[in-house]
Amino acid sequence: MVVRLATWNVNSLNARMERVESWLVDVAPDVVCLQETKLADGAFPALAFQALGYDSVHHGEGRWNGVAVLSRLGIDDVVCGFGPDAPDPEARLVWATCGGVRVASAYVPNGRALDHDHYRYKLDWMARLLERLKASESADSPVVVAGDFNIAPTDIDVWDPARFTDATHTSAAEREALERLVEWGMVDTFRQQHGEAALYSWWDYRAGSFHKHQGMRIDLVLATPPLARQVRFATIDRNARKGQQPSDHAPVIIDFDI
DNA sequence: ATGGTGGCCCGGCCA
Repeated sequence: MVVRLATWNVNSLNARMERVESWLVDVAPDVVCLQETKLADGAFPALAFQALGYDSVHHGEGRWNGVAVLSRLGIDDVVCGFGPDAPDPEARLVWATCGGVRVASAYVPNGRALDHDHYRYKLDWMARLLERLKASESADSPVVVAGDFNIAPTDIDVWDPARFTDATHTSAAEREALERLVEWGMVDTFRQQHGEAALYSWWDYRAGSFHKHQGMRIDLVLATPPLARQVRFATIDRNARKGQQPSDHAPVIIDFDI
């Protein structure tokens, strides 16, 4: 059975709902991780997703952040954030088991600037994600952490690395934090399928960046080896970045033969 | 060029 999993930072689900609904029909994913819904839980359109065949769980706070998992393979064992004993002041992580796969939708803090408190929060947040994986998951089991990592794993993932030296998204400490997830067992499934290709998932709204191919690959689907071995197809859906009122991120789509 | 665009929601923050 092929399981199609996607992650998409929608930059406000209210602003994007029409596009998300038509995208769900076109792409027919089985599991979707959403980030930046910018909704309170009570405003999350669970019934509209149910009408399209998706169970869902949302972890939001209102104006900022907000993450969700949609699934037509069931949703079990929901955990918000790093768990009840380790609260996060912001709604950036939600876990659910979907058809036997442990799935997390993650919205890693942006960092803002290397000398900003938010950058320290970002590094701490990545360390907490690793601790949660170590404490609660096994790399021998099917686990996916998918979302907007706000980290470009290598210079290949940046349109102009020279412009992003000593910057957030590319700094050594951020990349090392990501590398620690890889050392634990996580595989960057898109990169596994695409070698050295310069393909991006986010483009700034400004300056025509999308049309000039000036972007970064910061939206990742990390999977443990039992799943990563089963990847059959991986793409970034650039069509979803085109046209009227797009998000500044495109969905990343991975097909697993499970 | 220290901007630019777009989301929150209406002044300023955030990405």
